[in-house]
Amino acid sequence: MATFQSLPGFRDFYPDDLARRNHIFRLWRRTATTFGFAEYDAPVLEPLDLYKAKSGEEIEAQLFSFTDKGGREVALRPEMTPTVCRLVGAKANALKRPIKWFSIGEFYRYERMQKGRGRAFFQFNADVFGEPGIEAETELIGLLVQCLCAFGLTEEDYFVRLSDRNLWFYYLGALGLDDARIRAVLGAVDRYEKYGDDAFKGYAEQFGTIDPALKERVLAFLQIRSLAALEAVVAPLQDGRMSARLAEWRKLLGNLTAMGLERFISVDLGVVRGLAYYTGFVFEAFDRKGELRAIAGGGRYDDLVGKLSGTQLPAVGFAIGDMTFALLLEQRGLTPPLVTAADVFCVIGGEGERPAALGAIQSLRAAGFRVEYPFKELAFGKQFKAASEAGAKLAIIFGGDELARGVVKIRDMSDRSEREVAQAEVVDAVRDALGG
RNA sequence: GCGGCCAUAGCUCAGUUGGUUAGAGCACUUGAUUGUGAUUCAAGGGGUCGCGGGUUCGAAUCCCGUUGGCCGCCCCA
Repeated sequence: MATFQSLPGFRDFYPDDLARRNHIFRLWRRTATTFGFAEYDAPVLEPLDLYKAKSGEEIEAQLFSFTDKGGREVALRPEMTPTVCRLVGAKANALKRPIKWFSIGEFYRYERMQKGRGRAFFQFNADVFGEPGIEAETELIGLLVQCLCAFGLTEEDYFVRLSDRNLWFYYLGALGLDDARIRAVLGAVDRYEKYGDDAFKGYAEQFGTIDPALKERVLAFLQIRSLAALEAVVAPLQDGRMSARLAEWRKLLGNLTAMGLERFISVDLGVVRGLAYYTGFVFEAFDRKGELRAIAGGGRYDDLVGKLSGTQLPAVGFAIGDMTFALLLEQRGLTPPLVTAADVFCVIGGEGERPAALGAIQSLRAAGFRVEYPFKELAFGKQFKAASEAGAKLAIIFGGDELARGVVKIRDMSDRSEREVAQAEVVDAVRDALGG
């Protein structure tokens, strides 16, 4: 007999696991709703070209892709952004602005597993479409922070690094670099934290060893960690585009400060978020201890909706992955205790009393109470123990003596007090006792 | 795709230089208890020792392969 197990990188969710996952989703969903974001969903399977169009041919190696029975090249979605761009682009003219949407879904990437990374994982995605100004960034960074704080995480636990790809382009352009060189330098910036000077190897292979003076200025720029430091570097250049950009920075940081979020935000030009389609501000959330991979990441992508749907629409978005996030909660002891307590446990004297109990159980459940009872005949002692283990607040005793008088006993499990109630009034009595 | 470490009950693990029927704790089921929740005690179920092959009189133990897991590299939308 062959035995089966889940595919590598895929997880089973037993009830305890699913309870934890649902708790996370519940708080994300509630938080997004309070920010006025509307939830959407879309197919898990998409045309392969949707991802090739966004990320190039190489992406296919990272996808669960195949040819379906109709000969279509398809792929399980590795991320939500192309899909949501398709949705929004198709109805852009009919949607009220700003468009604020979120989703929680499962994604699939054909990759090697690692801590905080599997082949199937969930992401919370939130995007704002149709808003070219920093109001969109304000809204999303505010949402990101609240999506983490809702679980009890504080500025001691994580922070959000805020950077700006536009500023990098303007700065490197002002230093005389062409577009290809700028991208190579940004690649080095992205890797600098991990590899130090070796990060510039890629640049050297393409364009020769980087000019030491240029490298100095790049390193100085990527080490900027405050608005004041940024202003000190940018102001002397007297570059119109950079000055305008700096004004945007002041507005955005002003907004975030007004929201009381400055303690979570760290100006950090060392973040550029890979190659990608980002066109302005980018941000990533990390644990303060620096032990985990990024918890969340996002930024502005003003060209992507147009590229994928033909309708130009500015956009900002971010995603939180469930795996690293769950690790962080666990590390900080913020995994919630599982609360699966019953409201009522019915103690049944014997098979003769069972019909009366079943009738009451059905009525109580119909009234919305969570009711448990033993399937098989059990001694009273066992039943009270079971009631206690079920976390029941009340026990209702269907005993022969009581039923003969048309009553049942309701026992408060916390103080062990008991009182008798007419059988016909059980639902009202429970509602009264539980305040429901 | 590459490298390192690991794999014994549902979970955490023990298992002698290779030696007879593979163990413990926790968890689970049942009983002590025929109308009241604790503690305790007793019993029970559950393993082809990840899988396949090899060496050997004999393998959980040694060797090879394979699958899966953890960690790192590449990548990270």
